[in-house]
Amino acid sequence: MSGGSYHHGNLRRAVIEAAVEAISESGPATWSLRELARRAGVSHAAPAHHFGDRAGVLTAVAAEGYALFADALEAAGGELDEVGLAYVRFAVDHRPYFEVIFRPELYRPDDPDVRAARERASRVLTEGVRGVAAGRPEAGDRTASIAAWSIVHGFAHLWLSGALPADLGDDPVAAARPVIHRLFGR
Amino acid sequence: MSGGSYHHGNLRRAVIEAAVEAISESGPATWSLRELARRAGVSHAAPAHHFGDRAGVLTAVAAEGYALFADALEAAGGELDEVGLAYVRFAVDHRPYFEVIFRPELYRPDDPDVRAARERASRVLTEGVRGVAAGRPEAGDRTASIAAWSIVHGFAHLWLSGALPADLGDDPVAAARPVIHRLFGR
DNA sequence: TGTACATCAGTGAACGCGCGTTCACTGATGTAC
DNA sequence: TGTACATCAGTGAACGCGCGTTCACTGATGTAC
Repeated sequence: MSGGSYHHGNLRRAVIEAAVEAISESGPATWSLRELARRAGVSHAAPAHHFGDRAGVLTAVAAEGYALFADALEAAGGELDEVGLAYVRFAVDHRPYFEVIFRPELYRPDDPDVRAARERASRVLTEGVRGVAAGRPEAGDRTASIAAWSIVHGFAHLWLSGALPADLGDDPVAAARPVIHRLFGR
Repeated sequence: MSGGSYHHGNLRRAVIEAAVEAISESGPATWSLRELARRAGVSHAAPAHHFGDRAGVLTAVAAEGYALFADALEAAGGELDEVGLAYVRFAVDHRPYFEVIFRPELYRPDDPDVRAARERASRVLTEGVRGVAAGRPEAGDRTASIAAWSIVHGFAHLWLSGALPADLGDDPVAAARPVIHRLFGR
């Protein structure tokens, strides 16, 4: 996140925002650096100057996305249900970021900013589960953690892909609540 | 699936196989029709002749993928655990098909072949859940069905994206078993 | 405070390349007689 | 059975276009004195 203000506006920001916009319209794989330049209103060579290539742009998007994701999960308060619902809400409300994050072949997952934010996000998930699993000593933390992560991730991904039945309504967070409860009791 | 044998080999098949190969190497979005032609050893205009555009190729891949998916789920025998494990196994063993299937924006989801195979696959899932939910009348079929689908889908997707901890081992089906059991009791 | 100079973010013309598309063609297959 | 013709899957040259990359440049900012 080493952005800054440059001699002709904040070009780095403008390109990232153009990328998020393009991703939300047609996914993380269908645009070119030149198209981002056009969207951001800068010269076509500028994105390459800052980011090198598409993977460079997507690495910046992933780092920002993971940070926003970790913020959203932390803000949910630690209660497992709420963390799970925040997970679903983030996927739906910040779809372009969510889509990029889970396609590490598109960016550089070893980037330090990406790495730090990813670890922060997964810490929240693991700790949320620990609280619930404490009341059910028979099941390991590990299994409970992966089950919880799987169910919210699967729900979010199925929702985004349009695979779930239409009569679930149009509020994914409300629809996710009983599904999550089904996993850990009430 | 209206394929056939043409006057110079089975070009339609060859292009689909080239597409699956390309997708398994670098995802469903990074190749061109000309690249498929090169892989299949046919003239560069041939894929367009048969499929029109990339979405046409991906529609054929999705139709074939859904059919294979439905076959795999049906072959699991109807027992929920086994259907769930077959779901995970399919995702891992037929990754290119699985990846395409759940990105309907890449193909034409209204295609009759796609539609038929998709409905067949989701019928197996729903019926698998009905058997288990019968013993737990307090929870609706609907919620149980979506919970089961979510947990196996989430596990499979997280596994494929490399997000799960490395020390789960290298057998996704074995790793999925306790996670699925966690949802519906032993 | 004012002048000179170095730095470097951002520009824009030019390049070679792979793309999808068009279109006249080729040649194997199937049918008519 | 043999000849003539229609069909159409597949070819390959040619096209215009958008792409990433290169490179000499411009001009604002920051520092030296």
